[in-house]
Amino acid sequence: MARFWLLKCEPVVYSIADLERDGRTGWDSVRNYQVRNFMRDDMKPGDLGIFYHSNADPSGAAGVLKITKPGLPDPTQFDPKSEYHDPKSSRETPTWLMCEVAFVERFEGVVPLERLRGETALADMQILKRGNRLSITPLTEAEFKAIRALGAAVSGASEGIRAKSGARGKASR
DNA sequence: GCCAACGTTGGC
DNA sequence: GCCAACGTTGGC
Repeated sequence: MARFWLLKCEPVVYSIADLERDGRTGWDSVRNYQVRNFMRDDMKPGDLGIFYHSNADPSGAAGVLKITKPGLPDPTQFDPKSEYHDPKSSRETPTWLMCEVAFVERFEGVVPLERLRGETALADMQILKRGNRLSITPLTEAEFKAIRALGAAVSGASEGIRAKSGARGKASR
C-alpha cells in the first residue's frame, strides 16, 4: 500500500521552485537514524509526499513530490569536502541513505503553518506536534489529501521563499 | 535572538 | 548503562 510523507527543507537550501526546475533530485544530507530508517524500510517507489518549506517566511506546504527511488546511498557521506562527510561510513555498508524524489506539482502559494494548524483533519499530524524535529515524517492518506486540497485552494498571494533573519543557510535538508 | 525540545556524545 | 553537557532544529 502506498504511503504518504512530509519532507521538510529550508527553501533557502532547496525549494519547490528548484525541484520544479530540476524535475528530480536526491534528497540527501539526512543525518537522523529514524528518518534514515523511514527511507530504508517504509518508503516505496510511487509514494507521494508534501514538500514543506521550513524556517521560511512563511513556513508551510509548498507542493507535492513523488518518491522515485528510496534507500539509495547518500553520496555526501563519502565526500571529504562535504559538511555531511562521515569518515566512519564505508561504501560497502553505507551508514546514510537518501531517496530520489520527482516534482509533481507546485501550489500557487505556500499553505502557511498557521493554516495547517487550523485544520481539524490535521490535528494529529506529527509536524504540528511540539518538539518534532524529524525532516521526514509519515502522513496518513487523509492528512495528505487535506493538505493537497488546501494547496489547490490557496492563492498566489502568500508566494515567497524569502529567508528569515535567523536562517542558518546550508543546514537542514 | 530566544528558547523549548530532542538527539548525540562522552565521562564515569 | 546513566546522565549531564552540548549541539541542532525550527517556530516565534
